Parts: sequence; structure tokens; C-alpha cells
Amino acid sequence: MKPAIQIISERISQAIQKATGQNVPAIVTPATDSKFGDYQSNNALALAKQLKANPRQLAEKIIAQLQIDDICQKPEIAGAGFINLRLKPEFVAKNLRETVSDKDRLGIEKTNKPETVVVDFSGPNIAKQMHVGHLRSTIIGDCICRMLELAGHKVIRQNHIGDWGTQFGMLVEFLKERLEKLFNSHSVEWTAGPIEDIEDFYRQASEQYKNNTEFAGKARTTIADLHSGNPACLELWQMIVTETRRHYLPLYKMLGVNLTINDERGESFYKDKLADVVNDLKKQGLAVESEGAICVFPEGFKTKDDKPMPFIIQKSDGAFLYATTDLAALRYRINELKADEIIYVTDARQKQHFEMLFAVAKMAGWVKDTKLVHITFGSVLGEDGKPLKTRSGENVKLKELLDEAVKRAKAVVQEKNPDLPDDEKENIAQSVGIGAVKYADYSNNRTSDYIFSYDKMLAMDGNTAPYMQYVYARVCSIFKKGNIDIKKELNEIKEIYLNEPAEFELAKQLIRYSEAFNSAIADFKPNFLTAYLYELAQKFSAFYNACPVLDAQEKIRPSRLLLCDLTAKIIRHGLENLLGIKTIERM
RNA sequence: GCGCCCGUAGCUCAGCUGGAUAGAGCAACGGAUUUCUAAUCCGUAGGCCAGGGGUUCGAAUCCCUUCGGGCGCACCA
Repeated sequence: MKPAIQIISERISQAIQKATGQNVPAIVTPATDSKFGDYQSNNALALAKQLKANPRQLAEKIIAQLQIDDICQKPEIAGAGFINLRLKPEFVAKNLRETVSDKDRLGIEKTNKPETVVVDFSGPNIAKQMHVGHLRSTIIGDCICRMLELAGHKVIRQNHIGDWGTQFGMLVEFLKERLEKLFNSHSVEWTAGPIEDIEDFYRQASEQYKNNTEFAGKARTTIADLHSGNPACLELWQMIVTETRRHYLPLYKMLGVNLTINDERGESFYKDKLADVVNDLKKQGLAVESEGAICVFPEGFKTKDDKPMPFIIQKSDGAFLYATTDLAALRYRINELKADEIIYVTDARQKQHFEMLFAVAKMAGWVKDTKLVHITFGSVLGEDGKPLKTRSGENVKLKELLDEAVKRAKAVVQEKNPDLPDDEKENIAQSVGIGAVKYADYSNNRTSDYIFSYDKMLAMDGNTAPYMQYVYARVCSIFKKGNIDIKKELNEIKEIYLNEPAEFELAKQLIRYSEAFNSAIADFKPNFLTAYLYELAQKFSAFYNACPVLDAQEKIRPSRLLLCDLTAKIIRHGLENLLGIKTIERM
């Protein structure tokens, strides 16, 4: 189903073509003020300049050619030459029917050009807990994948976990010493303790590495052993990976993020491809030695000393770096995964790294037609406006942050609705708490930093998850209370009545879901989705207050039930399918 | 020093491919409740869109500049 704005745009374009012979894209936007109608075209103003014509007269000419009476009332010219358009109730009613019968997509169209899109996001580090710094990549990446899939693209999720690096030399060495006996037996059955143990090992190992030269030497040998595939070392390494995975996979589940073990393609996956990357670049004459390191110098990048900036792919000690891994991964995604587009979801601070990565890959001729996109986001700040940290200055653990949100949500449920059964209260607290954290993140502009505040995100009013979930619960409550068989009701519906202003406003918002989706996916901006859903929730609440549903006249009751049903469907679809936030039927 | 991002109501933020009188929410103030969950709704007030210059019919939006803040800039990721 085409969004109304798109149909209108096409009609405007045709009218301009007929009126002026110009072939230009339509400039159609939602009206800036509801008193101007629903949509407006600003083409006459733009064209008038170009054609040196009077904008109002040009608008008249366009309107004379405009065939739109199946959608809108008579167009009006206002101001300097705006063309204002008002949707006809019959058109809205017709769209409403189509949207409600489009059960899975609710009017959202599939792309006519499906592509294979690789999305690289989340990327937790092995041997460490996920912290607040992983939140945005994980949930924004997830939302991007969900949008792309709904649009009909083939999405390949890639969780580029940090499972291979010099730190594993000291960590394995540390474990080796600690578990000497088991290690020597080569039949290790020790399962590592919880993630906190491993983090503790990590701390101790780093300490020793710094202060104990003997240990540091051994660690270097161990990293070489690990890299050369020593089975015992690999076994210990694998244990660390497995244990860390036992930590983050449940977190993804808790967050409602679609990432599984099958989506993992960590740094270690590329370990055998790194030398090849360097050799290829050397062969092409792109990689050269500089101060002992092997570097590529893409054009346009400078260091602080105004010298060309290197993209270092091999350190002077021979080791490879993340730049090397990223190049190998990029090549793999193009050649093996057949990506038409690769999307990297990381914070804005890595912008330059990705610019250089893309530049080098292009210089090497590896990219062909693949579109490379770096989707950035801002930082999560504390109430003091500085990056969110614990009082002792550490990164806030993601698990603790989510647990706290759930705990606070639980307290609210307890207070507002103490009579609910305990397990339901717990379920509500989970949905509301986690939903609040995610929704707060999504509703901020992706590219800006935002201040993390439990109080704000858990507020009952305003653009928050609890408010959205509450509105959903209220709709559900109508159906429950009225014992409504919605399928039967909708089947029997003959005519849709939208006479009350609140009904018409709600109906118009309902048929704009696909429009909101299109603008959200165009720039991967989840806040466009939350803004739409919030506006929908507000319009529903206004309708709810103004228009009784169950007690409505027999004639108009089915129409109102349809509005309720579609509101519930869209809120649920938006929250659950696109944002991965749970809805609850009562709270 | 160079580069990138940002500065919008008291607070938190939208809006930025240029369009009409700059929008929400919170907080403040005033109203609505024999309820379909008031965890709601309706209304009022609140602004030199950091400052200055330019482009033009029109600038929060584009360009230049100043000030203020954040981030990045050779072997960590």
C-alpha cells in the first residue's frame, strides 16, 4: 500500500509536468500546522524562482492540472504560494480498511530492490562484561536489522566479537599457571567460573604483565603458542570465550535483541586471513614500511604533525591490528557473504578509522559496487553531562544498569497495582524496565549524546516506554471488558464513521505508519519511529477521552473498535517488531 | 595545531535535502473524573534557535567568522 504522501507527490509531479513542462521531484511534506491541512506542496515557490514566475500564479496553474479529488478536498493556495491539501474522510476510511487487513505489515511496503545487507554491531569483548558502551551499538544495530528485514532485504548480522588479541596471551598464561595440573593433563574439564572470575583474572593478569617481567615474557610466548594453534592454549582460550558467551547471550535475550551464536564472526575468525591482506596490499604497492610498521597512506588524512596519516596494518613487532582484521572482514563480507551493502554500527569516535578503512579497501579495488556505511551514534552521559561511569570511575555494567531499571519499574508496579499476581508484576517490571532503557535511547536523536536518567525514562507521562505500554494496555482493556470478538466485529463492518474530530485525527495518524517507517529507515533514525508512535498514542488518548467505544451507538461502535484495534496493532508492531520492546496487556 | 560533532523554552530533547506565527515532554499555573485502567485528557505561560556577517522572495536549517563545549588525530579497539 502506497503511503498517502507518496501518491500525492506523484500527482503533484504530474501536474507540474503538465502545467510547466518541468520534470521535477515533488516537494510534499506534512503540513507545518494542522490549520493548513494535512500535507503541503512547496513546489510553486521553488519553481517560481527558477522560472522567474509569480509563485501564486504558478500554484494556480499547478492546481488546474492536479488530479487529486479521489484523495483530497479542493486544494487551497495560501501564503506566498503554498498548496495546502486536506485528506478526504472517504480516502482515509478506505486506507484504514486496507491497513487493518494488512496484518503483518500494516501498510509498510517491501522494497522493489532487495539487497544483501551485512550489519556489524554489538561487538562485545571476550573476557569482559558488556558495559553501557555496548548498549547503543547493540540496540540500534538490532533496530536497523529489523527495519531492513521488514523492508524485504536479506540481512546478515555479524557480531564482531573481540575474541583475539594480545590480551589473550597474558590471560591464557595466567590461567595456565593457575590451573597447571589440569592444563598438563590436556583434558581440561574445568569450566571457568562466572564472568566476574574471568574479569578478575584479567585484572590480575594485566597487573602481573605490567609488574612482573618473567610473567610478561611467558605471556608473549603463550600468545605465540596460541596463534600457532597450540591445542592446550586454544582449549583455555575457548573456555574463556564460552564463559563470556554465557554472560552476553542471556543479556541479548533480556534486551530483546535478535543476536545468536550463529551471528558471531569474531576477530579470531579472520586470523588466518590477515597475512593475506597485508601481502595483497604490499603486492599492489599500497602497503609500505614506515617507522618499522607496515602502513597504507590513504589520501586526505593527516597526523597532528601535518604528516600523512598511516593506516597501520602490521605493527613493527609483526603483530596484526584491528585495522587488519577489519580489512579481512570487509573482504570476506564482499566476496563470501556477497554483500551489496555493509553497515557498521559504532560510536562516532571511530569515524576516522572507518573513513580510512573504506578508503584503503577502495584503493585496493576490493569494494566494487558494495555500499559501505558507518552508522554513528553519540555517547550515553551521566546526570553530570560526562560519560556515564560508576562512582569509582568504572564503566557501568550493562547487566547492572538493566537490573536497576527493572528494580525501579517493579517498585512502581507494586505501588500502582499491588493486587496483581507476583509473577505478572515481575513480568510487567521486566517489560517496562528494559523497555524504558531502550525506548529512551531510541527516542533520542541517534547522532547526539544523551543524558541517562532512570527517573525520566520510567516516567508515566511524556514520550516514554511506560506511557506507550500503558496506552496499549488501555486498548486491550476495552476488548477484554467488552468481551469483543474483533474479527467478527470487523467482518460485519459496513461503513466507517469518522465524524468526531478525535476519530478523524486518530484515523489519519493510523494510516501514516508506513510514511513514518520510510523516513525512519531512510537515515536509520529510530527516533522517527518513536515520535510517530508517541503521536499515535496521544491521539488515541484524546480519542479515548472524547469518544466512548463500548457504549457508542450501535452504528458507530464497529468503526471505533476498528480504530482501537488498529491502534493496538500498530503500537505492538512498532514496539515489538521494530524496536524489540515488549507490550503488556495490563499493567 | 588540524579534522569531525555540538550549542534551540528553566530542564531534557525534536525539527536541519531552506518554506507560513520554531515544536514536544518535564517542571509551573488553570480546568476536566457517577472512567472503557486519571499511569489520562484539555488549556495557559514560557524563545534575538550561542553572537556576528553573507547567500535569497524566504535561514534554526546552506556558506564564512567569533565565542563556548565534546571527540579524534602512528603501532589499543
